Amino acid sequence: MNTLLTLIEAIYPVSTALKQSLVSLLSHASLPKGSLLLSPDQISTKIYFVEKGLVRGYYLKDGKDITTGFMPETSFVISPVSFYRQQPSFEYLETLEESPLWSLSYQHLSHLYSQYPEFNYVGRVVTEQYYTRSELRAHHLRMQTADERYRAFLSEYPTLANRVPNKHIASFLGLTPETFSRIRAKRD
Amino acid sequence: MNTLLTLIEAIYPVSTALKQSLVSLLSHASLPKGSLLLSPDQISTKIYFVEKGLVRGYYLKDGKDITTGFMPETSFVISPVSFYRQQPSFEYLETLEESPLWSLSYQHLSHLYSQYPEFNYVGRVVTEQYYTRSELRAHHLRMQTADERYRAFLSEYPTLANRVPNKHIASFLGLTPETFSRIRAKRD
DNA sequence: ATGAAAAATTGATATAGATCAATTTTCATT
DNA sequence: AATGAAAATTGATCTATATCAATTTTTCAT
Repeated sequence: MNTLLTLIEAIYPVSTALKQSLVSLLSHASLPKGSLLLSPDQISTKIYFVEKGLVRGYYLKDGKDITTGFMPETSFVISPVSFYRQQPSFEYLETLEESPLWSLSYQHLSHLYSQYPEFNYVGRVVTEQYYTRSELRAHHLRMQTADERYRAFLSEYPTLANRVPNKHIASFLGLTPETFSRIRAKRD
Repeated sequence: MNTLLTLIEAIYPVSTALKQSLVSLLSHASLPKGSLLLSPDQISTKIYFVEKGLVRGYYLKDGKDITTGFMPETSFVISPVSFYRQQPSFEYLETLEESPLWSLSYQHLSHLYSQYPEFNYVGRVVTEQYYTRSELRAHHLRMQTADERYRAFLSEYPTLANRVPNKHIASFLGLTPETFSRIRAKRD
């Protein structure tokens, strides 16, 4: 909770009333490894903040599991298309580790945005940050070779390589496990 | 100008003071076809609103021109990574048609966000919309075949196929002009 | 500690789309 | 309208990565 409030205050010094309101609307739960936060065809109704642990987004394509992203501690977690448009999701969100999470419903978040205009300052900045990362990643997927993407992954997420099965990293980088294995064999 | 204000008011009924301030800070210019709004290594300092016309984003990779996006009339235009992080751009922004544009500097926009907290409501919602589109597009690039992406492009941008050289559509869909030509030959 | 299941590796082959090269078509400018 | 340049098409290869299959290694629950 404190990390979350600190993160918010670092963006904009919000009022005490807003903080109290936010705290009263937040729920906390520690989910065991392998819990599903969202499944395809469901409408995403909650935004999460990962206090500790790790969440993965993925979808199934012809039965194959393709990772769309990793959200480690101190990240926000949503499935953007489903959450922002309130439409059925195409992806899963699951915990890869036991994860203490804070959650806030779409309705409560909307309420805070309407009630406290300054909260939109925070929401805008956070959205800009996640949007920017998403764009950068899309650019790298197009611009870089498989090997460069792997190096970039290692430097962006230094701790993840040991926490996550290689097959998830492979699909995140747009590769099959076989190709990923061969790339790593060339350099380690 | 009116389309822009209408678009804003449809998201949030902003104060007259904010509207006046915004109008006084906006610049208008009609740029001829082929004008560059941004080039690599420049820091993007302006957000644009396309009143009429068409803007294209692209970057060069090994001398090849890869289209990152099309921004037709009533779109906002930025290069997200460069604008939000105020760091050198990796891409170009150019007009593909004679385009009357409204522009607002990064400083002026920041000022409006600080001065008028409710303006962040608008900024947040617009950012969410563009983020969502970007995510959806990245998903389609991974999930769909070349042919499906082409069909999706045609239905998302019904007018663009006739306004834009095929080679730009090809690179936007992640294809070479040759492959794009062959895909089209199979169905037209 | 042990065995079963999952993950990773390694090798052989297949393939979508890229690349290279040569025309043909379209377009813009005088 | 003419003409030179850019764009699009078409054909012949090439290649990075996928796919398929078999084996080894790791992980995890009992």
